[in-house]
Parts: sequence; structure tokens; C-alpha cells
Amino acid sequence: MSLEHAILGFLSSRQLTGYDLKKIFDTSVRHFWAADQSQIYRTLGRLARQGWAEMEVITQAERPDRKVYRITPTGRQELLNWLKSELPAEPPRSPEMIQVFFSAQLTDVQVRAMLERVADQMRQGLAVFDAIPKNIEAYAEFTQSPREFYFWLLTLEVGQMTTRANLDWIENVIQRIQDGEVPQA
Amino acid sequence: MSLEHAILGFLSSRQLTGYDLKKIFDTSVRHFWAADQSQIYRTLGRLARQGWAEMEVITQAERPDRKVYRITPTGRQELLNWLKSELPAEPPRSPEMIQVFFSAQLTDVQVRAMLERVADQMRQGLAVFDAIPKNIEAYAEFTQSPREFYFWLLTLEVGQMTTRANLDWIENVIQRIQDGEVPQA
DNA sequence: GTTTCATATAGGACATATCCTATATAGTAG
DNA sequence: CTACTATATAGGATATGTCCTATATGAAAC
Repeated sequence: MSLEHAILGFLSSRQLTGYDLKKIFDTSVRHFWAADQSQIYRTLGRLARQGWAEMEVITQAERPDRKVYRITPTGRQELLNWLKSELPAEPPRSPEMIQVFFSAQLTDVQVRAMLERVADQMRQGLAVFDAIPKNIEAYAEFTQSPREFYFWLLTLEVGQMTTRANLDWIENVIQRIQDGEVPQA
Repeated sequence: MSLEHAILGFLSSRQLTGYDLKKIFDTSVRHFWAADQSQIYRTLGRLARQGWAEMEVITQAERPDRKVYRITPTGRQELLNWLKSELPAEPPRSPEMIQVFFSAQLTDVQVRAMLERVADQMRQGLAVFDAIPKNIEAYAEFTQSPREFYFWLLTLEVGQMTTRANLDWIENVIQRIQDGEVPQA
């Protein structure tokens, strides 16, 4: 599972708490990886148990104690090995494509409505992408490295590109419906 | 979960067994939905229990008995409702993007190797797409409807388009590395 | 006759993710 | 003082998917 390596990746820059990581997953990388808070805490525990991270309790005066995690040399090696490894192919699983496939059973009017709905969701997604600040200063909290920031921008870029390409395709299909190019039975 | 609706979709054309569905998931729709055999059998049981499908045992002389499932009117209505509904947004989850993001920690040579590897996987995926027969006769077993076949082709089309767009983007990034456009620290 | 494949069925155990709950600190709004 | 937000932690139960196992029929290859 990649959450372990994602967390190791963040810990390789600096030590963090579960709460810190939750904020990072909710902001900086939410366009390509979402993680649930309890999942993060459980994964941190697992990383510590298998020796890829170590934990230190920091007592706080006016807040509950913080558990700060830092990557170990073993964990750093595991991260580098994983970064160089080939990922197993994932079984494809697209509810959208199931709807597209079986919407052959709907009328052209209903198909168009469905496609317009999906297109709207994609436009909203693009608006979210466009609204993300793209200057490194906005991300000082998670990195000061221009190289790291550049690679983060790459993930943003591909997300936007893919969403835009899918939106173009949907609009093209809508046009084909309007042009009467879709078989009726 | 969309597997229920995918199965309802197939049953809406004709009655099928779990074994039939496994073959369909392994061939015709494997480019956008993969399903495990035991998952299919369990989901069929659930569809029957909640009244969206009904099951009839067909005794066979020289093979084990077959359990044939057919969609019910309730199930057909549920399918149509689902086809017209807006899907909840899925949390994004891309192991590839995690590798891209953290590969900032690798050297340019290592990053290139990683991207070439991903590119190779995509070329293989495209080769698989290109090898899929695109004449309706090859799919007589699962549909004889030109409209249904057209919508199936749409799912193929978007899969190819997305894979190609991603491959172009990776090649572009490799070019940027070669051109020295990527920050070093 | 053993292995593999095809045709059939389906349960057990586990992995991963989600959603909910719970606790404990402080601060703000009403 | 209740509700909400922020800062902190983490377990219980469930949903979904995977992998393995098991059974039972026939056919083909070695």
C-alpha cells in the first residue's frame, strides 16, 4: 500500500505528527492522494512497529501531548527502493465508465444529461486546480526546495491535463449525439 | 458500490451465471472494471437477497448445476435510477503520482529511469488496447446491439485517449529533464 | 494417472479504506 | 453553557476487494 511510502516521503523531509500529516493530505496533495485521519494514525503505528519510523512524545503545556515521528535509516532506504521500483499494475475500476457503458440503455436526451453532469463535475475540478496557488511561498510549510516544489507542480500539471482531456472528450461525445452519429438501437 | 450496478447492467440484457459474468469481466470490460470471481458470486447472492435479481438452478447432466440469474423489475428500476444519478466524487488515489512527487529526492538519471518505466507500462497498455478487436461480431456473445457496441467503443476510446495523453506528458517531462529545465535543489 | 484446462460453485481470512465514536486540551461565537 | 473550531490522539465496526482454498463435473496433454 502506498500510504506507507507517502508518509515515509513526507517524514524524509522533516519529522511530523499524525495531525501534521492529516493537514498535508488535506491540502497539498489532496489532488492525487486522500487519506483518512484514523488511517494515518494506524499507518504511523505500523511504520514505527516495523522500524521505518520512530516516535517521540513531546509534552505540551496547554494542549494534549504530541507524538512526533521521524524516519529511520531503514525507512529511508525502503522509500528509495520503492521510488525506484516498478509499481504493480492496478486493476482498473471506473464507476463513470460503467455509467457510460450502460447508458446505451437510456435515451439520447438522458445520455446527454448524464454527460453534462459529469462535465460539470470536471469543470468544478478544474476550477479547484486553477484556484490552487502555484508559488512556492504558499507551500513554505511543507517544502522550501525548488526541486521538490517543481515535482509537486508536475503532479498538479498532469492532474489538470488529464481532467481537461477527459472534459474535451465528453464535450466531443455530446457533439456526436447532437450530430446524430450515435446508433439508436 | 458499482459492481452491483455493473452486474445489474449485464443482467438487464440477458440472464447470466456467475461463471458467465466472470468471463465478461475478464474480457469485454476489463479495461475499465476488474472483478474477482468470489466477489462476483458474493455480489450475486446479495442482489438476489435484496430483490434486484432472482436465481434459478439449471440441472446439468455432465457438469455441475448452473445458477442462472435474471434481473427483476425492481432491479431494472434501480439500475435506471443509478444510471441517471450523479456519482459521488471519489477520493483521488494515485501511487504513480506519489512516486512522481517524491522522486524529487532522486537524481535526474534515476527520475528518467522511473519515468521510462512508467512510459513502458503505458505503451504496453496501449498495445493491449490496439489488440482488442473492434468489430461488433467479436462481441456477439455479450451484445448484438449496435448502440450498446457503440457505447462500449466509447469506453475503449476514452481509455486509449487518457493513456496516450499521459504517455505524451511523461515523454514531455523526460524531454524537460534532458533539456536541463528541472531544478536541481 | 497426473497435471492442466474448462466448466461450475462459494467460503475463510486478510488488507485497505471509511465512518463513527471517544477522549482531551484551548479559543470563539452566540 | 452550548456549539463550533482548532489542536491532539486513536479504537470499533463496517464496506469492499483480494487471495487462497475447497468442491465437483468433463476433456486434453503428457
